[in-house]
Amino acid sequence: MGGLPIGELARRTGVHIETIRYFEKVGLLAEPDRTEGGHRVFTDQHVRALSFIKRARELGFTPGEVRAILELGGPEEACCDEVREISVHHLDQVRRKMADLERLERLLASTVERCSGGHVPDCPVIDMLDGVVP
Amino acid sequence: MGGLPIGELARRTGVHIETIRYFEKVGLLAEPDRTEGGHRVFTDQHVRALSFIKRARELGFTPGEVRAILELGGPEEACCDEVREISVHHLDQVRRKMADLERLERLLASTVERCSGGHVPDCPVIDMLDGVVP
DNA sequence: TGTGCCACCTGTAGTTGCTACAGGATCAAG
DNA sequence: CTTGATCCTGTAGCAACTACAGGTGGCACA
Repeated sequence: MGGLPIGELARRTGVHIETIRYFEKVGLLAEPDRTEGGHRVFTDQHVRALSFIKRARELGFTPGEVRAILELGGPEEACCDEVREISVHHLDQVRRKMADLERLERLLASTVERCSGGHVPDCPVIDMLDGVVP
Repeated sequence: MGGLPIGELARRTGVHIETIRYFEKVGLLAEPDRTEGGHRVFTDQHVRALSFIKRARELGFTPGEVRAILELGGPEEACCDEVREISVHHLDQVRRKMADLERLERLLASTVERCSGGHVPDCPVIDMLDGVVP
């Protein structure tokens, strides 16, 4: 109800105090009011916004993307259209990364499987890393 | 045949000059001989080692993992056993990351699909980011 | 032998996204 | 009014490079 100090915000959202201040500094989180003595006083809005930021980051959205969404007015009033576009773009990159990893996985898996595990001079894993194989 | 200057090594391996020096500094690449004037003189061994490092990095091995392999004696004489272990561990992490991305992909895809793209107040994408949905 | 110029040298600072102090002020409880 | 937890700013550190700045070295060509 009343304002929260930064430690409480940190506890509620699971975001480090320093990270909160960092988010504020780089413009991801709105500057809160201060007490006479200069301590930050956060509101429930901040809790919500910070949770949003955290979640978006966990989902792999870059800080830039998060900022873009927040600049549309934040979760409260963002234009669905543009948020959608950002998400689609993000999804695209996720799929690309998945494809990369899949290729890598196949290579690694098949190579490791071929490896006898002994002290032989020609190890398939080494060969792979060495570029002899693929 | 004779030694290569750093620029030539960079050209052959596709690794930036600064990065080569960085690799040397952090102990990934062996220190080369120098000319009277202090210029680095690289050998074919270096070309091979650097290519190896580059490739391993491209395959997602961390610098630490690369160093671990190189400390086993490099591609020349590494013990297959331990290299295999590192690779298996790496493969494990790749699979974990893939699983993460897959979950994310499903969530993003289904959410974006549900999104009408208009200016509606309750956008599924926003909801997802907001944590309302999952 | 000179001279021009590119390549090379070291060292420092920037990048991104935080995290971790140091040294000091403030708040709230007793 | 004192104590101790919390908060403040500012700076420095991390990884893993990248990018200068300012100063030499090497070597072809005249």
